[in-house]
Amino acid sequence: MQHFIDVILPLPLERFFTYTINPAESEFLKPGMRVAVPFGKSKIYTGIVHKVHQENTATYEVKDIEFIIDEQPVVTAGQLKFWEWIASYYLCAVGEVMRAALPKSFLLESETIILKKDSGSIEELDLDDREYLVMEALNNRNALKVQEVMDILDRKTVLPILQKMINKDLILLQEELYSTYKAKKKKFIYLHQDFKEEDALKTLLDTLSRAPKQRDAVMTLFMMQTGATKDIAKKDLIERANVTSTVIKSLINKDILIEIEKDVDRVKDDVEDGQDLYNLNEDQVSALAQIKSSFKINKTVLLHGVTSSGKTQLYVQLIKEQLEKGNQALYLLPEIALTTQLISRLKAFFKHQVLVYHSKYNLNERQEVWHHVLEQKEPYVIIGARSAMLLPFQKLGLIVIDEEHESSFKQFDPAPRYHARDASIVLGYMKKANILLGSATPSLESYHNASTGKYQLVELKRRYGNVLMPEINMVNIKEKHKRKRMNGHFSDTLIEHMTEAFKDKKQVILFQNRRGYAPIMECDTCGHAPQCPNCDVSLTYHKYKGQLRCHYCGYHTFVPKECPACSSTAIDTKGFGTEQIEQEFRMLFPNHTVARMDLDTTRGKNAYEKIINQMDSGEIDCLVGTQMITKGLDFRNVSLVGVLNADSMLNFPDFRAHERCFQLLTQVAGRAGRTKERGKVLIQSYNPDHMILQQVSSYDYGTMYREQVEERYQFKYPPFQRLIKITFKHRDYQTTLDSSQWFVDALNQIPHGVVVLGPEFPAVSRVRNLYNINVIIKMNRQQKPDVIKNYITRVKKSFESIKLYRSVRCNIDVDSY
DNA sequence: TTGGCTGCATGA
DNA sequence: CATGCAGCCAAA
Repeated sequence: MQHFIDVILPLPLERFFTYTINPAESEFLKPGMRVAVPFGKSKIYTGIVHKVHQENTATYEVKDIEFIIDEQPVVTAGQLKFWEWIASYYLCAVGEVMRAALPKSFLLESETIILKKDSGSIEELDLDDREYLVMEALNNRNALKVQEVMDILDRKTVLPILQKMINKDLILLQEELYSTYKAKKKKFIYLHQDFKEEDALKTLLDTLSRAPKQRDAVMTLFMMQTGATKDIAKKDLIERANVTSTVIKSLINKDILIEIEKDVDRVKDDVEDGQDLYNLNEDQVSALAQIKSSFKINKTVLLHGVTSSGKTQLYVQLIKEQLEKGNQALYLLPEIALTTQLISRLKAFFKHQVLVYHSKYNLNERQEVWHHVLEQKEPYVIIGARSAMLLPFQKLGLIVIDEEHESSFKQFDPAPRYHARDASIVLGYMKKANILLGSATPSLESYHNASTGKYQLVELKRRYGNVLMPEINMVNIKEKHKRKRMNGHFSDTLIEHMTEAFKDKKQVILFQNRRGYAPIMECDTCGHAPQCPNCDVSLTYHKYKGQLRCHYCGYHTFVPKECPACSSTAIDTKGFGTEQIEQEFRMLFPNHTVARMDLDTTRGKNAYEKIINQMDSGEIDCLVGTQMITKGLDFRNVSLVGVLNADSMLNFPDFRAHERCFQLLTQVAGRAGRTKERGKVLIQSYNPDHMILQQVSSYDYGTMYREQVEERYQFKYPPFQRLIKITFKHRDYQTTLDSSQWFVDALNQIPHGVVVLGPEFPAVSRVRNLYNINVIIKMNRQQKPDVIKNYITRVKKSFESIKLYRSVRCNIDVDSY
C-alpha cells in the first residue's frame, strides 16, 4: 500500500499538496509536523502535514518529501481547525494563515548555492565574459547564491548560463536548507575540578597572591557559587569581582577557570522581583463577581470601565485564577499599548509565567515563546498583539482582549485580513475558554452585542481611588480667532492652563492627530500645491528635515524655494501637525522642555521607550503627539491634556468617524489626572457644539451609542449589516475601473438582494502609482454569509481567468473596519 | 508566490 | 537567428 501526506504550503494557493512517503514515515508523521518538500522546478518549501492517508486519487506523478523536520508536531490539531476557520471566514488560503501564524524561523528556506568545482586558474579556461565574471566571484568567495549571481551579471535570467557552466563542469549547485534560528548563547564560568576541594583552593589562592585581581576573581566566583543554584555568568562575575575580562581570560589560560558557552532560554532569563498588584476596591470586587458568574454560564463579558478604573487589576485576578488551575491565558492588546510599563508590572506579578509575543520581538524570541506555549511545561499567560492568538494553545482557559475597540486589531495587509478580537472570540468558543473584552470606550459592535444580551455587560464607573474624571472643557477657536486671542494654534485659555500646570510642576500632553509641520504647502500666488508623484495626495511639509514627504509611500523631496508652477516665492502652508505645535511651544514656553511622539520620532528601536522614560522621570514638561499617546500610557504627573483641533477627526468620510472621534478624545482625556488631583482637558474646536464633542465632554457614552447605533441602522452599517470590501489595484486607471465594474456586474447577479456599492474611488485614489478602487458588499444578518462568500469566491475565480484583468490585484477584506 | 515556458519585438 | 522581455500557467 502506498502512503501519502497532504501538506499545507505557506503560499496563497487554495489547495493542499500531496506527497508520497514510506510506511515508516507514515507511522511517524502526524498532522502538524513540518516537512521539507520539493515544489515547482527547483524550490524546497516547509510545509505542515495536514493529513496522513493511503488514498491515491492522483492523476499526476506524486513526488517524495525531501525530509521530516520535526520529531513532534509544532502545530496542534486545534490550530489547524482554527486556521481553516480563518481562511474560510476571511476568504484567504490556509497557506496564508500558516505564513502569518508561524514564526519566520520555522519556515526553512531553500536557497540554491553555487560552488566552484575546478580550482584551476580561470585564465586557462575557455570562458565567455559572463562565465568569467561568475568564476571570478567564486574565486573570491567560493560560494554564491543565485540571487548574487543575478546581481553580479545584472540580469534576471541566469539559470541558462549557470546550466551551461554546469555542463562545462565549472560549477555545481548545492541545494542547502538552513534554519535562521540561532539560540542565544551566554558564557558561563566554572572553577576547574582540581580546585573544588577546600585545600586545593587555598593553595591556589596562595599561588595567586602576586596577582591580586585574579585572586579576587577566584574568590568572588567561589563566593557566588556557594549557595547559588544557577550557573555563574561570565558577565556577572566580571561585574561582581570588578575585574576586566583579560583577568578572567588569563585564569582560563592557566586552566584555573573553565569557560563554557551554553544556550540560554531568552524567555526565562532575567525576571526581576516586583511588588504585588494592589488590592481591589469595592467596585472592582463586585465587577469581578459579575464577570465570574457570567463565565460560569460561558457568556462572553464586555467590561466597560472608565479610564484608570483598574481594569488591568481585574484581568490580573482572572488570569491568576486560570494559572492556578493550570490553564493558559491569552491577554491581547493593540501593539501600541504593549509598553514596558505594563509588561514589567505583569512580570513583577506573574514572574516567569509571563510570555510576551509581538512584532517588536525578534524571531528567536518568538520561536521560544511558541515552544513554551506548545509544550506547556507551566501555565503561562501570553501577552501579545493580534498575532499572539495564532499560538499553539493547549489548555486555554481565558482570553482577555483589552482596548477591544482598537482598530489595530484588524490586519489590513497582507492576507489573512483577520480581526483579532473577532477571531479570538471564535478561538475562545473552540477552546471553551472564557472571553473578556475590555475598554473605556467599547466599539459599537461589542456594546450592541452586550445590549442584545449576546455578551454580559459589566461596568466600572469610577476611577480607582475615587479620582474624579478629568474636567473636559471646549474652547471655541472660531471665537478666539475673531477676538484675536489665538497665539499660533494655542488659544489664550490653553496657554493660561498650561502656565498654571507648569507652575504646579505638572506635566502637559498636547494632542494633534497629524504629524509633520503642515499637511499642505501651497503657493499664495497660483494656488499650486506640491503633490506626491506616486500617490494622489499633497505632500506634507516637515520643517525639521526641510523636506516634503508623502505619508503614503514615503516619497520625499527638498522644499522648493519658489513655486514650481509660477516661480513665485510666496509659499505658504495650510493646516498644522505635531512638528509645528512643538515649535510653537518652544516659542511660547522657552523655559520648558518638550518632546514629540509620532511616527517620525519613534522610528528608532528604543525611541518610544526613551520618550516614555523621560516623561516618567519628569525630564519633559510637555509631550506633543499623535494618537500614539492615547494608548495605555500611564503618566502619574499629567494634569492637563490639550487637544489642539478636534475638527479634523470629525470630518472624516467614514461611517466610523464619529465613534472613532469619541473614542480617541475620551482616551486622550483619560491621560489627565490619573492620581489624586482632578485633571483638566481642553478641546479646541471650530464646532464646540458638535454632538460628539458634547458627548465627550459629559462622558456620555450611552447617548453617543444610541445616536450612532440609530445612524448605523438607518444607513445599513455594522453591527446591523456585514461589510466585505474588495479593493482593486492597478497602475492603469481605466483597467482598474473596468475590472471593478465587471466584478460589480457579476456580483449584482447574486440572487438574494445583496447590496453592492461602487466602484468607488477612496479618498486617496492612487497610492504608490497604483490606482485604488473599492467595492463594498453589504449583507444583512439574515443572509447566509457562507453562501455569499462562496459566490464572491466564484466571481473572483472567473475574474482571475479574464486575460485583460489578470494583472489587476484584487483584495477581499471581510469585516473591513 | 515562484519559475519556466511561450511568443513576440528588437537588432545585427 | 540570438537575445530580451512580458504575460501566462502549473506547482503535487
